[in-house]
Amino acid sequence: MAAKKITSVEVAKLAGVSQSAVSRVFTPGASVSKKTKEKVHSAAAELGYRPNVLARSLITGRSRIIGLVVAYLDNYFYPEAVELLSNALQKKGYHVLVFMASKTAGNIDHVFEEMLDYQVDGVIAASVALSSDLAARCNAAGVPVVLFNRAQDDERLSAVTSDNIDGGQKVAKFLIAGGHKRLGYIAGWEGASTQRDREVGFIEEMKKHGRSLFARELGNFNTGEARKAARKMFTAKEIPDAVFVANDHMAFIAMDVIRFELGLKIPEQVSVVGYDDVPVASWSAYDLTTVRQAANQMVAETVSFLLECIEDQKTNPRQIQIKGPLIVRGSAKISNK
Amino acid sequence: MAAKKITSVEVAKLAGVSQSAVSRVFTPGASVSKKTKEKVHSAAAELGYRPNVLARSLITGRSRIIGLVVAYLDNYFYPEAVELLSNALQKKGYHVLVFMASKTAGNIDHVFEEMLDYQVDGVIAASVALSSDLAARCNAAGVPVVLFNRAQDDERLSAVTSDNIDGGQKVAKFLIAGGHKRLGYIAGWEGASTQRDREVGFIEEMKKHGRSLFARELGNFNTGEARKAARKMFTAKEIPDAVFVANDHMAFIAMDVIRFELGLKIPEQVSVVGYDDVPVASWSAYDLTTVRQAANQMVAETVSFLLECIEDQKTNPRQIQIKGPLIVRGSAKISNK
DNA sequence: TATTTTTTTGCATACGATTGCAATATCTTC
DNA sequence: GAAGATATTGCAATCGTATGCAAAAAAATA
Repeated sequence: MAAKKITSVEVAKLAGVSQSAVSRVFTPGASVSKKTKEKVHSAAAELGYRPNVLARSLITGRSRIIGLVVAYLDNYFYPEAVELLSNALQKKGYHVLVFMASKTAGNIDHVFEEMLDYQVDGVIAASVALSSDLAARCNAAGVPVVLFNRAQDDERLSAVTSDNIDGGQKVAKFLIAGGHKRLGYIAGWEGASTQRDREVGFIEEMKKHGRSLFARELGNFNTGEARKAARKMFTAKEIPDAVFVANDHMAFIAMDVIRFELGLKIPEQVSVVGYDDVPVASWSAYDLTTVRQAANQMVAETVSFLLECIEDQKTNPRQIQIKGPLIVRGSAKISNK
Repeated sequence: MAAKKITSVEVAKLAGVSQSAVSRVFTPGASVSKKTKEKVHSAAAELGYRPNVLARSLITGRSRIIGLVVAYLDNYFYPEAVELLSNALQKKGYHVLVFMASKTAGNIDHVFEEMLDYQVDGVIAASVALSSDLAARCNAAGVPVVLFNRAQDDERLSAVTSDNIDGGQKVAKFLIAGGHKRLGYIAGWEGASTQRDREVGFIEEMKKHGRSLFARELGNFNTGEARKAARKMFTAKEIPDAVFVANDHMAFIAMDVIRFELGLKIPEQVSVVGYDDVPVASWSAYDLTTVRQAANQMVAETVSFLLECIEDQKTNPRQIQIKGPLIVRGSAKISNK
């Protein structure tokens, strides 16, 4: 039962060639004659041999493993992203080693240590903040890091995000055009660039139209707090006639509170707009107007940039922003007629 | 910039001991004196040394990597499971290498080859069917496999699932007690044990009460087909007054069709029951009555059993089933009053 | 203190591959 | 067919760590 491991040595013996020959057959672009290639291939097939990726990585210095740090998967934008990322990398011969950076699992530093222990070729950090010390450490180790759906002020950190300012502006423009008078905002976690930029865009655009925020609450990208925020905002003496919620996940919670707890009509009495366009947003029960984050495009950029960094260590950091359209659905009034 | 790698040799030199000593300091349970332990630790800290997991795995034969095969993440039961799995394994010093077995990414066999290339210590296959050939191959390689949320008829395959028959029975009992007369079922993909067992339990229990299925459609665990199935079932001459849908994801779709396309009232005209109890089920807009799959418990069992197999290769395969409660919410009538 | 027992330590090898180098084989070309 | 150019091949070192073994050091016993 204790299956004998098949190594290149066994294959070499069976094929009647040297071990190096075997290695070369499995190394793209190495110099081998057609004849030995055939001998080795058939010997390998007979024994069921496949090169040991780990042993290979020890000497090449490349593990073909990408570390993916994720804080949580309950915002449904992330599962989608993880699936796309994993697929895209798989297609390029890389694989994703998952590291959860949840509250329970210790701090980020520790998670990064572990990743480096595995000799990852690169890191994708989704919704996670990096201390500059940590960034330096990765840099020193020659491991490129790309932030996904989060940017930081540090110019030396690469990041792929949607154009959150643009998105916020689009929402403001849309709500104002729809004739809404009292615009509210339910904010995400204030430490997140996504939150900040969405709000900045929203407010800036309002200002251009001579408007200012009517109400603001903090939802922290978190179910419980979002619920409280919505309750507070919509049980006040005067309530907004439209609310922009910093992501879809919180927007769904807000809609539940508005409709089912408070009995208000959406969009007749309150328009709701979210951000992300996760699949649930298109489901009829919510039918949420929202800014689309083009996950596939964000992933494509992330992967191609990260691989570029891995190939060429001298690649300069880059901040990539991807514009997304406002997807208009039933949760928001279009005209004030 | 091309950061020099710190190896145990450097640390040994600085600490004034042999390389083996360094190794032993980082090997739990090895024989080292307090004194050298201290010297090595401080030298390691000074240089920022951490053992190379890959090099270690080459010699120990254990990579501390668990391969996770997932077909899709759009059923929100899986992201939850992935998060829990990853956290649980992380706590045990293992990490999850993700392999998507999507339609696009080639066939399962290929995915398994890749996993074995990475010398994974074990495999968790979520919602994926294994050919017996493949199972044999893993077995031969000494890599234990646990199916997650899928069982197969092969006794030699270990699997952790919820008790789907029991769940199906609970639903039937509940709907019948609620006074429903015409019970419909929207099935999942027929190749899946989850689908089959849920239906078996449902029908068996109905039979006990002298009932039989009023309508059945095939949703295939898939958004588009589920939508068609619901349309067909609820535009017939006579429609069911209750429908059990094989998972929550399809149940949401069905509810959307029933309420928003067809204008029927839930639960007054139609009761809907799902299976999984994903987070969205508790959201007011759906408020779905459903059978809970205790993801955390399923994960705990999966992890502890898999690790047991890894520690002791002689562990016998086991099929673990976990009962879950019916969570009663507003999508189904309780009494017929 | 001498002797035995137990702990620590370093040496050297192994894990399974890649790769530079020199040697050999094959192919051109005249 | 000989000489030169080119393509293949095997040898041996290497990647970073673990570990069996024998030697050295420390602890325990008499």
